[in-house]
Amino acid sequence: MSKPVPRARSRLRAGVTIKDVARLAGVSPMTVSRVVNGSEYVSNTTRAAVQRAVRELHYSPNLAARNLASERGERLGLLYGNPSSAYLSEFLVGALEAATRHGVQLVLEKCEPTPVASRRAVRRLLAGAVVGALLPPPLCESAAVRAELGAARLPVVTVAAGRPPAESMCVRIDDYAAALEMTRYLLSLGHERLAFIKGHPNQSASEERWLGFNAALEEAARGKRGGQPAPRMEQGFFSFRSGLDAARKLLAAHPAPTAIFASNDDMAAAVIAEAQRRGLDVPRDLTVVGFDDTLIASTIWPELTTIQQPIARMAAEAVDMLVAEVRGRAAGERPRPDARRVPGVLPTRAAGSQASAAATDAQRNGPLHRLIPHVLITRESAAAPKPARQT
Amino acid sequence: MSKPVPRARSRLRAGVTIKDVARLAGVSPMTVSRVVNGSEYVSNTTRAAVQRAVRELHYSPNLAARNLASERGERLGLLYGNPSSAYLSEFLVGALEAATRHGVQLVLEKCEPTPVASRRAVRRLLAGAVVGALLPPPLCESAAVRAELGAARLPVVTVAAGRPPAESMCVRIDDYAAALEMTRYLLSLGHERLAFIKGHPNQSASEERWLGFNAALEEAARGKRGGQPAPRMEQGFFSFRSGLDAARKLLAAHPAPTAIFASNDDMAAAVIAEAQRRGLDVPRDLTVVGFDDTLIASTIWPELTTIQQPIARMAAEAVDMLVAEVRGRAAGERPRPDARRVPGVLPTRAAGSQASAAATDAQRNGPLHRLIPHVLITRESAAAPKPARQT
DNA sequence: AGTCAGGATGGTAACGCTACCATTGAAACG
DNA sequence: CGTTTCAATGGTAGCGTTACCATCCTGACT
Repeated sequence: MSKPVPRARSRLRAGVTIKDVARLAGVSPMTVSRVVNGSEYVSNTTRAAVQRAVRELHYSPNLAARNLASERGERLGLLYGNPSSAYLSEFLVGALEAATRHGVQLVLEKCEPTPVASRRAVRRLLAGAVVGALLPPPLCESAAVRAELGAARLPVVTVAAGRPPAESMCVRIDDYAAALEMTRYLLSLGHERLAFIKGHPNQSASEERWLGFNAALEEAARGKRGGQPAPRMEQGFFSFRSGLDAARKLLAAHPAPTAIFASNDDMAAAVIAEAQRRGLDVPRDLTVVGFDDTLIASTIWPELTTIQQPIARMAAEAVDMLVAEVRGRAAGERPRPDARRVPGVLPTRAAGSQASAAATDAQRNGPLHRLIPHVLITRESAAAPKPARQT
Repeated sequence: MSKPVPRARSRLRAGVTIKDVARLAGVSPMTVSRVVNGSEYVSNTTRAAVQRAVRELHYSPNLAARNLASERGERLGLLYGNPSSAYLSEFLVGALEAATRHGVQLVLEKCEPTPVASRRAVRRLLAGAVVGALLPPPLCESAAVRAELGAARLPVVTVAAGRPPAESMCVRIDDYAAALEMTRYLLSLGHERLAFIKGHPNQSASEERWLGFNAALEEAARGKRGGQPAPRMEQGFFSFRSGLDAARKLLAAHPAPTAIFASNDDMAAAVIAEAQRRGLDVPRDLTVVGFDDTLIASTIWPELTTIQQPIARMAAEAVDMLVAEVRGRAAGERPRPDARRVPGVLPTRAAGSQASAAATDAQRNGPLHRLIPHVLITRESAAAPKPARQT
């Protein structure tokens, strides 16, 4: 029980710290911290001196120390199911960018959409001390996963669900509007026999796309007073194989459709493969359009016109929302203020680069047309700094 | 210059800390730390008590604090170029798993293989305080990128280069051996007119695969004393489009080949597409095999036999190596001891699951055969704890 | 019995940074 | 000219953990 004798310490010092910078710049560490973190209460001369010292010493702040002191560095979980790998990679790129920007860690967890698997996955996430979760498709539709996350009281951001649950945070494009526009485009090309391949029935985005497609047809029928024949439709499951089956049925019909709208690119690719096997020339004999979660498909099958989702951006946006929510909760904001939807528009690309990209593609691949659908962001209303009673 | 008066502090406390656990378990925080970190110097009874307390309080260690105290939490850079997205997503999954395991952050940086772009990318990484870099294909072949990283003295792990530079750390499969085995397999099916589509000439793996292909043919020719005709070869560039061009030329020949070995899956997919357009049935009329950086291709074109790289595992292994190197350097080991290659074998899947997976595939898709190539791990020899003069 | 090895545990001091005041000086105000 | 205001800066105390000893035992070995 006697006290140990204090000894001289000798932990090795490695990098340059904020103190070194402070000494060189002739200011206190606090001031350096303020400069580095962009506080406004620093005079211009001081700021310049500090910045010079930072450059000279190649100082860069220690992430761990910063996180510890400022109580950041949370972990976010990303539950992924079995999406197309192109989707996942883009998603990861965007999510990681945002995570790095916020100084947050990303923990991946694979999860099948069964109750048992989702319970295990959520448990693993909790064991990994994550404080929030991202839910890209197809998991965002899984009731089991959502229930499990809800029970753990983890805040969740849903990405790319066709019809996100009410009172939830989510980032998505407007599947309905996008399909509507795409179909209008097909009609504008003069097609009269359109066919549609539906997506997986468990994903609400499938239905939205189907509704958008139909809406465009009805619109056209109203204009032309009733000439348009009813469209053919086949059920698909977002897989190449299911697209192949659907394409076989559709192309065997008499008369065959002149344009096929597949609910995603994998199935669109299958349609092209089947068409070519039957000796049809795409796009001369048959126009095929897809709905894209990916970029790769448009590279591989050059003739494919497809709706593009800015997946990386959506993922980054989702991380931003989740971080804001988590930190808001930590700061004592009301756990779940009356959530409401705030639809917004995210500019996906500058119009210029968009145009030039399209031009390049068109020149390489013939007729190509890209639709840039709106992105809807649903987020909780920002809570007031102090929960005033009124409002 | 007078001293500020010390005041009572009141930072809010959020989570449960190691002290809470220590109090509940009736031990010191140090002992809890030892239990949590798996130290051996803890009695079983104490360990059990601590573990019970951990569970009871749902304690999980604060990453930032741990990193700060143990001087971990480094950032690793991942420079990615323009690989197939399927490749990237698998790579990211593996790399993130390992990064999480080591408590390390992963920073992504996109980089074109030009000198200007690579300089900028490396500079951004350095600004982000990364202490090491991962180099997946195709960037691992870029002299500009390597030079830039070398100049910054960043340790680098190369992944999946066909012929990694000497004295470097790298994780790769044996492209030569894999191509050799695959070609042997084609020959064993009785094929006599084989064709090959080369990969991008800038990637050394392309040449390795081509050499392996040829080696198998020579082997067969020796056995049969000279009957085998010279194989047809077309240059490709790993893209679907280049595979299409190559396939057109190969299939127009008389007599046409009965088997085509494409250097990657994208090109193999193109071969299948072209074959179908010509009315050939795959695999009845033509056997197509690929060499795979991806998993998706084998899902999409069911008939495709392909060599599978365990990309996620390779990425995780690369992160492990990089972390070991970085920490070794920090611990004062000699910066670059005589690096040497240590070829090793990484079991890709349990033999059982492999067999059953193959069986399932075969049953679904007809003839299918997967080759599991060896994975070579090149790593620096572990330096002695203290740099003794001799050896 | 005395000594010694080493297993088991605890105390203390960082790790590098930022939150939270305190303090200063100068401008703005009455 | 005294007072107030507020921009600018600094001091101190942690944030939660682990490294580095020191210390206490227990049992083995002289």
